[in-house]
Amino acid sequence: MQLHDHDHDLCLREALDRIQAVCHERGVKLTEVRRRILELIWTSHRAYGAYDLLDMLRAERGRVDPPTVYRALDFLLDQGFIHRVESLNAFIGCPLPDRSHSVQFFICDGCGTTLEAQDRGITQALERSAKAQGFQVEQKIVELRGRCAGCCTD
Amino acid sequence: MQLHDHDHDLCLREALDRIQAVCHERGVKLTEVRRRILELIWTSHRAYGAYDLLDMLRAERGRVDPPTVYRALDFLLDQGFIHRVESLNAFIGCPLPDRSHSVQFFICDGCGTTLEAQDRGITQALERSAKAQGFQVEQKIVELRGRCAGCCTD
DNA sequence: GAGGAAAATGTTATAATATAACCTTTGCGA
DNA sequence: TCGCAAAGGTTATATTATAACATTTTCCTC
Ligand SMILES: [Zn+2]
Ligand SMILES: [Zn+2]
Ligand SMILES: [Zn+2]
Ligand SMILES: [Zn+2]
Repeated sequence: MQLHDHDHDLCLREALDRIQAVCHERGVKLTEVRRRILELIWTSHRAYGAYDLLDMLRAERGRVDPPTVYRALDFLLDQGFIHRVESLNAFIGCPLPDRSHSVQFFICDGCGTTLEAQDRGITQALERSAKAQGFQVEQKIVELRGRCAGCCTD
Repeated sequence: MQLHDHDHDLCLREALDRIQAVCHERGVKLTEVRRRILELIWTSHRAYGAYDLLDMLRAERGRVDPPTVYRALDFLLDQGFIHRVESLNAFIGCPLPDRSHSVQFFICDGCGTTLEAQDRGITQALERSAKAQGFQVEQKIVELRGRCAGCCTD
């Protein structure tokens, strides 16, 4: 995926449509707040902090308190529609909202772009290592910080 | 390394001796506060939050404020004597205090034990993936959450 | 050994991130 | 339409981290 030059409006619309469909399948509700926060998260391919989202929401609807945002984030995380980026304390939309897959984030400290990858080689290496020591993995956090291709050449 | 049954006093003493030596080589100072916080971090093979350490320090010396702890942590991180565990907002001693190596953490959500590994296979898989997309890696964060061998059989 | 710069530490205040607890409203099936 | 469960509103507070400035200590130079 080429994030530095793509039709992001389409990108966003496709993501929302997929998620809308998944919600219907699962019988869960993408309420107004949840949907709006999801859209805000999809503003770009950067990760947004809860308070960034809170500010954006306040800009459109006046008073909003933290629990409103955190509750929506909890829902979106539970459903696998977004991921939490641990090293940024921030949240990002998931392009493949099938629940709980093993992903890796490539986080550009230049432009903030955070790319989600699903590299089978990495996943296998992690699983091999865990197995070797009898560790039962529940969650794999892989976040590579650095500079994306676009920012290296700048 | 077998963390569930080892001579931890020895473990701690060896770590401190190594670090003492490295400080001398580098011409940096392991001052009283820094040394004590390092010892407190090495209390076990769990990761401790800054405020955990603050409380421990207060228990021994009365009033201590957050910057005291954070400054010592910054020094210890800079020197590579400890690592920050992103998904826990916590800190853990590094058994191999050579500056900046690629490590992985296996974090047991049962007992809290956090094992530092240096698996060449994982590191290579990460580097291969980054190279494939022209991403220049500065920092590799790998934290596997789950249950350690000891806690699986419990 | 006195002067002075740099490093370290002390102190105060506040920023940034996240959750607990309780109450009200909404949606929806019995 | 009653009543429950889910969602959202509101208030308060917990947790993690840093900014800014004052003081002390270290240690080099003369
Ligand atoms: Zn896009
Ligand atoms: Zn970039
Ligand atoms: Zn030990
Ligand atoms: Zn365990």
